[in-house]
Amino acid sequence: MAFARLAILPTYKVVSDTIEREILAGRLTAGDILPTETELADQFGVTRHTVREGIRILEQSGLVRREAGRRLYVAEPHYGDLAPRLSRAMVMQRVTFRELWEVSMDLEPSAAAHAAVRIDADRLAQLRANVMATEQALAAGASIIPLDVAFHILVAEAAGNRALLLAREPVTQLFYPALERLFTHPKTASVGPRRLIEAHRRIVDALADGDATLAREWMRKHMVDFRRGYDTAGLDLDDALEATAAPPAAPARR
Amino acid sequence: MAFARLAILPTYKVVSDTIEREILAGRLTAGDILPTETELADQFGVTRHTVREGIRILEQSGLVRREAGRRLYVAEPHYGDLAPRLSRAMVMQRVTFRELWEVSMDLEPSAAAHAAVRIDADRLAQLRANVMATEQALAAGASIIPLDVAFHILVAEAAGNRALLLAREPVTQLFYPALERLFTHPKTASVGPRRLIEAHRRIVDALADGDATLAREWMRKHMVDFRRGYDTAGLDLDDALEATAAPPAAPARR
DNA sequence: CATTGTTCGTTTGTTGGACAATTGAAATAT
DNA sequence: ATATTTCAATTGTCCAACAAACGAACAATG
Repeated sequence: MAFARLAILPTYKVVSDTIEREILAGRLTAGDILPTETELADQFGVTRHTVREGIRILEQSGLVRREAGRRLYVAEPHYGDLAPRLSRAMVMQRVTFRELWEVSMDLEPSAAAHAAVRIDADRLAQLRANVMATEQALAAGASIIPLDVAFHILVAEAAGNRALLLAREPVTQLFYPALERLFTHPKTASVGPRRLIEAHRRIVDALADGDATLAREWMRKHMVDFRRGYDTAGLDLDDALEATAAPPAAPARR
Repeated sequence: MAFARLAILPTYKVVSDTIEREILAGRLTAGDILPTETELADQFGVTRHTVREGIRILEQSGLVRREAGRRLYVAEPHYGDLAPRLSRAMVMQRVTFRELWEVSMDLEPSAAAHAAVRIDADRLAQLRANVMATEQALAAGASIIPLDVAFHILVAEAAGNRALLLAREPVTQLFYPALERLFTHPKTASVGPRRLIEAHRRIVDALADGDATLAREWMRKHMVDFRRGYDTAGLDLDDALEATAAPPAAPARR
C-alpha cells in the first residue's frame, strides 16, 4: 500500500482556518468581538505572532475586520472588499477590453431588466439624482466617469441580486481607465457624454415604468454605444487593459 | 476648513503595498524569486516579523506564492485562487438559489455561444470525453456532479474570455450542494441526470458545428431544466444556500 | 458647563534574539 | 556516474519586551 501525501499546514494557516470554520459554521456571527491576540495565543497554545499571521489572512478575505489599533470583530465580507483583488488578477492576465465588454453585455442589460421589476422608490430617486448630477458635471466640465460608474452600481443594486453584484463589480472597476480615455479623446469627447446621459435617462424612465424589456434594450444600446465609441476613438479592442489605482476607493472610515 | 483623515498604515501594510506596486508596475514579473525574508527586512529597515505579515497579505491575493518552506516567487493570480473567497462571501450573505440561477442564466448561454465560434479541436475532444465519462458514471451509479461542473468549466474556457471565467466561477462553485440535493432527491434522481446528459450532448454537437445560436439555446434550456428540477424536488428557490467544503479543491502539490 | 489636559489599564504594532526543521546544493563516498 | 552524506541557507515558530494608541474616568481650566 501507499500513503497519500500528508497535508501539513503551517500553524498560522491552521489558526486562520480554525477561526474561519467557526465563522462559517455560524458559531461566530457578524459583529462578534474576537478574543485579544494574547488570549487567542493562549487558547491555541501558540505564540502571539503566529496568531497575528493568521489574522492577516482572515482580514484579507473580509471575514474579520479591525479599525486601526482596536479589537478584532467578525464581519460579513462585502463585495467591495473582494472586487479589487479580482480586478488586479484580470489586469495581470492582460484581459482585453473585448473580454470585459462581452461580460458586461450579458450582465448589465440583465441587471436593468431585473431592476425594472424590483426597484423601490428610494433607489429610483437616487438614480434620478445621479442623472441630474451627471448633467451638471458635464455642464461644469467635471469628470462624469465616477457618476457613470455609480449609475451602473445603483442599477445593479436595484436588481436585488447579490450574486450579480459580486460578478459584475470587478469587471466594471476596470472600465474606469477605458472610460477615461474615451471621454478625453477628441473624436468621442464631444458627443459621447451626451449619448451616455440620454441612455441613462431612458433607462431610469423604463425602470420607473417597470418595463423590463425596455430597460434591458436601452441598457444594451448603451453598452453597444460604449464599444462603438471605443472603436471610433481608434482604440484597439484587443489591447490589454492598463493597471490603474483603485478609483472609487474612498476609505471613508468612521 | 477641515482636514482630511490621515491615512496611517501599519508597517506590514506598507510592506505589502510596496511589493505589490513593484509587481503591478511590471518591475517584478511572474516567476521572479523575491529576496529572502531577512533580506527584505534589511532592505525595508523593519523586522522580519513585520515582513512576514506583509507576505501573508500578498499570498492571499495570489500575487506571490511559496510552496511550503521554500523561497517566495511572484505569480499570476489565477481565478481558482480568488473564487473560493467570493463563494464564501455569497454564503455569508445568504445568497439564494434564485440569485445564482439568474446570473448563470446570463453567463452560461453566453459562454456557450462564444465557445461555438472559438472552440478548438482539443477542447472539443475534452468535452466529448467528459460527456462519455458522465454516461459511464451514471451507469456505474457514481456521482455525476463533478463531471457536470467540469463540463461547464470546459465550455467557459472554450469561450476564450478570462473575465467570464472569473465572473462565473464563484457562482457555479455554489451550485455544487444544490446539484447534490437534486440528484439524490427521489422525485428528480431518476430523470434529471438523463436530461442533463442529453443537453450536454446537444451543446457539444452545436459547438462542433460552430452554431452559436443553437449552443446558446441548448444551454439555456439546460439551465431552465435545472431550475425546474429544483421546483419539482419541492426545494425553495429563495432559501439561502448552505455552506459547503470546497468540492474540487484538489491540493495536488508537487 | 463644555472643553481641555491627565492618568491608567488594555490591546495592538513592532522590535530583538533564538532555535528546530526543512531544503538545495555542494562535497564525498561507492 | 550514481548514491550518500554533509552543510549552509531559509523558513516556521517561539519567548520576551516595549512603544504607541485607545477608552474611560477624572481633574483642571476658562
